[in-house]
Amino acid sequence: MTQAPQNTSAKVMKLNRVERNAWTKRRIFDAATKIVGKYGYAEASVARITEEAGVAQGTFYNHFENRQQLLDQLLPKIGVDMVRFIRERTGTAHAAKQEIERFGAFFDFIREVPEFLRILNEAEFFAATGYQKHLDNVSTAYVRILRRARDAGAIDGFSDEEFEAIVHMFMGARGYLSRRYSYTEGAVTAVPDHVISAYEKLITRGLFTLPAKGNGDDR
Amino acid sequence: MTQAPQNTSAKVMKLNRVERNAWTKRRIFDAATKIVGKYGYAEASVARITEEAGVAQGTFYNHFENRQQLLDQLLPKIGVDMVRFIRERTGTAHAAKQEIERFGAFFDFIREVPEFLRILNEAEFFAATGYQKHLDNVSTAYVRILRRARDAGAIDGFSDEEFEAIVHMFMGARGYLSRRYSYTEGAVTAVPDHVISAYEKLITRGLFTLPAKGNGDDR
Amino acid sequence: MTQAPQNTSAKVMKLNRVERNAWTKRRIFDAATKIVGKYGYAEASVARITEEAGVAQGTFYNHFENRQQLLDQLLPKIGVDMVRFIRERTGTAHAAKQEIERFGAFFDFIREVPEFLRILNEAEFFAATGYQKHLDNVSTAYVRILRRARDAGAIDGFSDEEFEAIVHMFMGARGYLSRRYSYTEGAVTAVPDHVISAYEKLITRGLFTLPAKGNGDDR
Amino acid sequence: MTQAPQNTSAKVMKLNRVERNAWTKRRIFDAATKIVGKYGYAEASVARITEEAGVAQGTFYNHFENRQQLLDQLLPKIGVDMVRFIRERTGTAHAAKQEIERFGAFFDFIREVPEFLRILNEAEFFAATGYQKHLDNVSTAYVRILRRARDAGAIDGFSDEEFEAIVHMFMGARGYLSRRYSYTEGAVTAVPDHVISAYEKLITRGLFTLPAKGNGDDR
DNA sequence: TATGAATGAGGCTTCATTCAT
DNA sequence: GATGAATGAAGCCTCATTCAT
Repeated sequence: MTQAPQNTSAKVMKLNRVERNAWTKRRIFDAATKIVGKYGYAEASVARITEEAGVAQGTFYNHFENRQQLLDQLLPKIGVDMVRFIRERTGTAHAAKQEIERFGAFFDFIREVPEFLRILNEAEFFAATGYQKHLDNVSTAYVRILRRARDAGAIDGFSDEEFEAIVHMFMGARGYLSRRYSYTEGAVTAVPDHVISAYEKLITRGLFTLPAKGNGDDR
Repeated sequence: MTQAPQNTSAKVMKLNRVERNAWTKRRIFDAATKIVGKYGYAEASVARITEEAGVAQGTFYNHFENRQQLLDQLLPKIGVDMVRFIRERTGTAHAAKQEIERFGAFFDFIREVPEFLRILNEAEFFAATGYQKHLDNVSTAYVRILRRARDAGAIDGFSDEEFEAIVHMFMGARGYLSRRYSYTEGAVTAVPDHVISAYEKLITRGLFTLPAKGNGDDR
Repeated sequence: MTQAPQNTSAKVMKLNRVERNAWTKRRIFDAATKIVGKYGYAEASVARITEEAGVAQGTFYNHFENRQQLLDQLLPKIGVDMVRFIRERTGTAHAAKQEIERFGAFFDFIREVPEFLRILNEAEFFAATGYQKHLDNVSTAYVRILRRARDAGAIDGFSDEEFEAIVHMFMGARGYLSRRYSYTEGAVTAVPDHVISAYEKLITRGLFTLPAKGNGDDR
Repeated sequence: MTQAPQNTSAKVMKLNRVERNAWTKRRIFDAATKIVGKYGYAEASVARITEEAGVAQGTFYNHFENRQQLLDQLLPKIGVDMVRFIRERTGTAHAAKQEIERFGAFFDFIREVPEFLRILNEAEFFAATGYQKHLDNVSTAYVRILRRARDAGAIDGFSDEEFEAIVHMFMGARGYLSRRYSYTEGAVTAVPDHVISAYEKLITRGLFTLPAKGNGDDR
């Protein structure tokens, strides 16, 4: 999990040159995470990031090729944390139940790493490369999960292509829900229960009750 | 529907002062729509917009307080067009079928007004005010639709609060799907059939087949 | 001839918009001439130029695409002045005498426009485009002059290609001589007479006295 | 002649401390020669030079006071090579012939050491001190040669001061000619014959044929 | 002596906004 | 109301030089 740097200086910690170097890079990276999470990519100027990191602007370029290159690393790095976080919280119960667990874990992760939300959502426009990378990561893994569920008989009647579409619906849903429900007065909060229950109902029995017998009305 | 300005100058059209004024404002607005749709908010500088509109930079500030104020109007305005477009294409069939029609109509609208996609997706970060306004518009209307479907017996077992959550899932799904499937080599294209079918299945019967009888496995 | 701007403000001069615009551009151009002449291209930052011109840095970009574009215009512009200056000082005497006049006029011009020397000499490296343009201008005109002298019988035994080489020798000679003899304690001064006389002898009778009869020693 | 460093490391060569030190300095120096010759002084950053030399940036400052100090040594050092090179190729024939030999040898040297051209030509502006030093070296030696030719009766009617002027003309001529004729598609090439012949004619019989008898045409 | 990260001044350019005409 | 030049803050990045290890 991405951690804030300990409030201890490199000197006090008696690091050697290599460690010192890594430590500085990490500080810049963490500062960027913080700034982007708080103000968004657009406001994450090199000046602001380095100030937050407590280093000179020039130092930035000793560790990253340019501003964009750093920004592009932000999402994939945290994204990996997210995937791991969610996996750790997914049990071995029935597939539908697991999906609910994943859904809930996503919102838990957001509370754990509040920066994630903004870093994820803005990435499409400000860090396209990193965004694509993240999306591929997640959707591939997600489709695999669904496929296994189908193999196990927990899902029926969906093709692989449809899985991909479903996965995008799920990801999109999470994004919108988190923006709508995870913020309360500036703080990141838990999602209300009715969001969870709505999701659960949707994925287990759908939204609509169809008429008793399919009449000729349907396509 | 947002229209491109006619290729006729105000002088030729013999407009009076008030009309002339409105006409200029409209040209700037349409130019902004075009520019943002094509290059995104970040690239939509006042210089670029006014150039596209064929007026001087200073003129911009005779019609809009500042750049942001114009950008904030973009999405709500075009969003109203979208809602109307979709309503016009929704029949009187069974509620589930109507939802599929709405879903399809959304992607049709995107092809009709290609600028919409980018204006919508980026708005959250570049035109937060307008984005919120649009979201409220759409979700209110959407919830009302679902409520009516429930009243008509086409939906069962969802509370009003859950409807709101569902609506956000739907909106988010559309956003992600459009970004994933509506672009092909720069052009805006129709969404593949399997996306439609996946959505249809999801909302009518859910994703997962539950075990025959709920055993003690559940928490 | 490039002139320093009058010490009168645009306001006092009651210029209209177009004149005002041209006046500002001119002020920037003249400031650049002055700065480059005094400190060289490398030190001619936009900040320095605009400060000298008394305008804001941003104003620079209302009149020139970028720094380089302005620098590239410097030499050709002054170069034209130089050619005119020299032509005006060339009489109708014998061709050899005219060449001496041109030679002298070159050094006179340098005193008239002290910035020229540095602008010319550094241009090759800092304003390659402008330099090439200037060189072509001058060498074409110069070759034409020599050709006419040959047609008039004042030169004999040189081919067109050789003329081009000769012209480059002459231009190079002037450059080196000016750097060596035109500066005295920071000020630009007249070239000593012996420079003129040496040049005159060189071009009229060559440097070396050949042995009475060409013996077999020659290739 | 400036040589590329042997591809053998100091360790392999088992050098002692002093030798090792000199060896490192030499590597930096040679790297600078190469970089400046290829990219020019302006692009010859300390970072680039040390990278080429295979040492750390800090090492640079153990051997040279600062960047400029190194740059200032470049031309004088290589200039000495040039003088030696030319002297070795100058025979004992008639003075005029010797001068042609020197002229040709200059262009031969440029092909032998392609870096020289750029180092020489840019030095005036980027390494003024070194340039002045080089100029003094060369012109002093050159004037001495001419004086001897005069003593030997091969030159007549030129004063010492005029010699100095002549020498500057010759140096300038070479500079311009080399820039004009020594480059062909990026590579350094031989100068065309007509350049040599034009020079030969100029210095042996001058450019202009004077009217049979000096008539009253002169002012 | 060698290293290479850290520094911070300074360079170029963009752009929203103002204001005199 | 329309114009468009002027403004100046702010952004990204480079680079010579220093210094602790």
